[in-house]
Amino acid sequence: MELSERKLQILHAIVADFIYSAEPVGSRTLSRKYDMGISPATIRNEMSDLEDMGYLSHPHTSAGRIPSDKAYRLYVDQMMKDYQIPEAEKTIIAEKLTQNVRELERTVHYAATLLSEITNLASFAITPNRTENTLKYVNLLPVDERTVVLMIVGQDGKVSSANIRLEHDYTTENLELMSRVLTHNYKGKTINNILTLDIVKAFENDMYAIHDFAQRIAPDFLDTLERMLTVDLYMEGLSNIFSIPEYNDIDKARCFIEMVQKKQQFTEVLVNRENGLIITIGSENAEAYMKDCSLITADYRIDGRLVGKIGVIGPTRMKYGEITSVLKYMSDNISQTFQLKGEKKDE
Amino acid sequence: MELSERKLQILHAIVADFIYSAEPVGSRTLSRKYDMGISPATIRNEMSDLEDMGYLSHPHTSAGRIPSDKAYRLYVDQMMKDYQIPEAEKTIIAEKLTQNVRELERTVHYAATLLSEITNLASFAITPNRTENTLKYVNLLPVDERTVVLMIVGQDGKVSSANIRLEHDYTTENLELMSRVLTHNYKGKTINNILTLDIVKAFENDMYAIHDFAQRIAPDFLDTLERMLTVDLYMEGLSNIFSIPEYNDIDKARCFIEMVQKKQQFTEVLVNRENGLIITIGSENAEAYMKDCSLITADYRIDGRLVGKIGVIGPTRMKYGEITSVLKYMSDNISQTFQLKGEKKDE
DNA sequence: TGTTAGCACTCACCCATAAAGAGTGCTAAC
DNA sequence: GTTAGCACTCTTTATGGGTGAGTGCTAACA
Repeated sequence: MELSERKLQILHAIVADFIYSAEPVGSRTLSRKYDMGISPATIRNEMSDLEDMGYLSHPHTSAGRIPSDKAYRLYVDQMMKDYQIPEAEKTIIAEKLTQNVRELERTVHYAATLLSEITNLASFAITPNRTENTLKYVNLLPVDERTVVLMIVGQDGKVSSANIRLEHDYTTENLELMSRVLTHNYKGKTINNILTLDIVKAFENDMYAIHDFAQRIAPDFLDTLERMLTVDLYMEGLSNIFSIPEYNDIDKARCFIEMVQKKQQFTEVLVNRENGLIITIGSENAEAYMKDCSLITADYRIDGRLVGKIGVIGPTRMKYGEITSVLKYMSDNISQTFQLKGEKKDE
Repeated sequence: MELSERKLQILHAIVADFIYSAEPVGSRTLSRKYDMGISPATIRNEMSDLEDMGYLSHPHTSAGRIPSDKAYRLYVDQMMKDYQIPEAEKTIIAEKLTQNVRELERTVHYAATLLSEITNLASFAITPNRTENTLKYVNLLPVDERTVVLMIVGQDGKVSSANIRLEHDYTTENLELMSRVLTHNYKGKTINNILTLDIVKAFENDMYAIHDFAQRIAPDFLDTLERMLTVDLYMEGLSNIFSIPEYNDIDKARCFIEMVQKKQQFTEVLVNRENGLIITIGSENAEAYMKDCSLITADYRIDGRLVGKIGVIGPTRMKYGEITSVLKYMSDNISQTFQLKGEKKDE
């Protein structure tokens, strides 16, 4: 059954009203607030139809209607008006995001903070997965008699390091030789690729001269490489959710906090999520514990390739229009900032 | 006025009971539960005295007594029994903390997680402030035509790095020269010390040959040094607080989450806090927003010098005995792990 | 003089009941 | 097809009584 123009209009009004008020919307309120030339009774009939079609639901007999996930989906896809971010706000975002572009991690973390401040929701960001990044250098540096620092630098400038405590003394020559051999052997290979190799075996073959030393370094080398792939999760504005009526119930609030505090689980959800501006509403989320939430994510790119994500999480009733605009603007800004790399420094 | 033996006994019973039940303790309950050979009426008289002395308070006329901060202080100082950590738990802690000792950050973060699991409270840990750490190397490595990686290694193996985007091309010779000059000039100086110097000026004087290049690197050098001093804060078990009756009130929970989410503020409190096993109870906390909380912290040491902290935060009603024991055991474990450095690797 | 029993009193909490208010669903009339 | 009217439902808020745990005071007791 197709939705009539009037049904759409009513549904739009209900969703829009509910997003702001968080109160079930009644027919009387609707006809009073939005002058659409029909009586409450007519609206009631239409509402009843919309309920049958799965767009609305009833908390109880004598309450107004609230939109279902399906209604939000329709709203997001077809009815939502484009939100124009005020120029002043745009300027602030752009300035704050570009004034300190040295470190991707810091910029992204800061973006998450900014996002939570603007949207008054809990926000998050993850750094890109660098599996396709290639190795540029390996360095072993002496620290004290029994300690060395292992340092791996990627093609994109990402650095991963580890302290290694050795059982026996080493010589500076050994370190230098190792650094050179390792760099020579793995330079240009992707991190992911190197991780699939049998490093311990390779170390034995390539460096028989410093055999037992190499063997001792091997696990740390793998560990350090693996940590180059670590996706960092930044979570901000957690306490914002307490201002949201949906979380006035202590149990709901608890569930929410527990959900987002399981960082590993949450990171995985984000990593596996499609790229682009993605909105998942309530039951559209595959994860059972997110059935009451909506998640909006956008991606940002570095040099047009490596992809990280930034987004917000909150109740299904959220200001989809405003949030998507802000999110898109911010992610574009980050991408632009990190695309200029090597071409122009500032301005 | 001195507290009689009997008063102490009664106070102890009230505090111990309240810590477990979270319910105001009445005279009748007390005389029934703890057989101390006196009638409820007598207990009432004593309680009344204790209230006058500031050890107890009354939520309302017809409720039992609850301990004041002063009572908790007395309890912690004089009455609390030593809690014996079960051997099984000790083993678990020791094993889990020592099985992956490569990275201080990771060990400390993991310790915080473990602590929150054991105590069922919110826990935290900060890494040491490395102001007294000395510089060991500076390295500038080429990444692409206009990007270099600046890397600073400290005496303790801590690494701090930054991506630097240059406006003009550079030569590998320039990078190597700069690395050597910088290392030569600052090696052995404390990070704190270097930060007080006028680096831009020094760069101009020492490296007139590569003057404008040096000038461009200077701010990044300072920034990277500064980040060597960053104290990381790890916060775990946040959602545990929802199981605590004190935070059943949504506003209380909100305040708590807001408090600990202000990471910078919270880190500062921890950094400025005295070393050792420190317990601050409610109003003993200098910060107004912590007046309803107790904070227990212990420090851990690296190589006997650099000091980080680990601890828990929760309502004033907490199991001081158990928690201090566990906390002490864990912090000692971390210190030991990082003291063996250079002497023994495993075992 | 310290201890105890007794008793009136105070609250918080629970429960039932009542009234108000918002909103629905249905019916009949326009 | 639209609307007015009305009975009905259900939440919310207020009210009041009953119960139980606990106090504070007084008077009697050892």
